[in-house]
Amino acid sequence: MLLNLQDYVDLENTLFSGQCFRWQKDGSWYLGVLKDNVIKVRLRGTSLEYFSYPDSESDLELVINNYFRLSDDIEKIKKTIINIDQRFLKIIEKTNGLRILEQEAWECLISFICSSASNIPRIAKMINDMCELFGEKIKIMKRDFYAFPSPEILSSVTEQDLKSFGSGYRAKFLLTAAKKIAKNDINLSWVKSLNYNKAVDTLVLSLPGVGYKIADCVLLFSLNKMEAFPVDRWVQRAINDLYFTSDQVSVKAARKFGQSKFGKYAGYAQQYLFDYWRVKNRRR
DNA sequence: ACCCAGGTTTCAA
DNA sequence: TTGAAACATGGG
Repeated sequence: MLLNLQDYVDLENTLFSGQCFRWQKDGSWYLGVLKDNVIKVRLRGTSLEYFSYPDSESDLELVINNYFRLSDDIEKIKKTIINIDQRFLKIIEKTNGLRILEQEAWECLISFICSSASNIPRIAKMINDMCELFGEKIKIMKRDFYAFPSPEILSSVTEQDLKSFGSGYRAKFLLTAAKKIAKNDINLSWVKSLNYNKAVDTLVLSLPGVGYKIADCVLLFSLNKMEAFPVDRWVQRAINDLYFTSDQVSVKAARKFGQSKFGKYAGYAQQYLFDYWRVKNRRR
């Protein structure tokens, strides 16, 4: 099925920019799992082409539209950010077609609890191993895919089980999160309905192992809070290089700065910065 | 052996 | 309120 694109989407930049961790490349296609469906997507001219299994393509049209946030007015977002700082002209050019996704919140939360003090390849391996161990298998064309394990499943295993895929000290945080979500102590749909500040506080206060950075990632990448400005080591460096060259900005100061500087599209500005600085300074 | 990675928690000053 | 150390793990 083909979906017309208002603005260019670069699947490579988008799906491997450290906001999601489960897509794999297969020739011109990208393979992933969404809502218990295996999805195959690629760019075809100015359209996004996709196939799904087991559900029909038309059943997943809304899911795909929402996941890739195809309604975002990218031209307006870019203009707004460049208007705030001209240097983003070059930064956005280098990260062209990078889009923010709207993922399933539960998967996003667990993924970013796994992400702490780690790196993208290792996070991806941890999460994929976790899905192979605990997720439902989906067989298609002689290949095995795995759904993301439900809160019920993850809350019913032991901390040792969760350490078996290399989560280390994060295992106890994962288990607590799974239990709270399974018991509906925290409801992520409800968090989504809160305003940004209340949503951040709710996540940080109720989930051990979740601080402002992880909360901001979950809010930006799955709960539609585009004003979130997650600050990791790369974004901290970027903010420091651009705006605080002589000092060393703290994470907290960088976050506050980013939020007030970029306003309602801070999340997009942040993602451009993250991608640009990370690629620019990548060790090889 | 040491440093670093989409951090958070704990504890001391 | 701020900063250092501990927390697990794998790659450079």
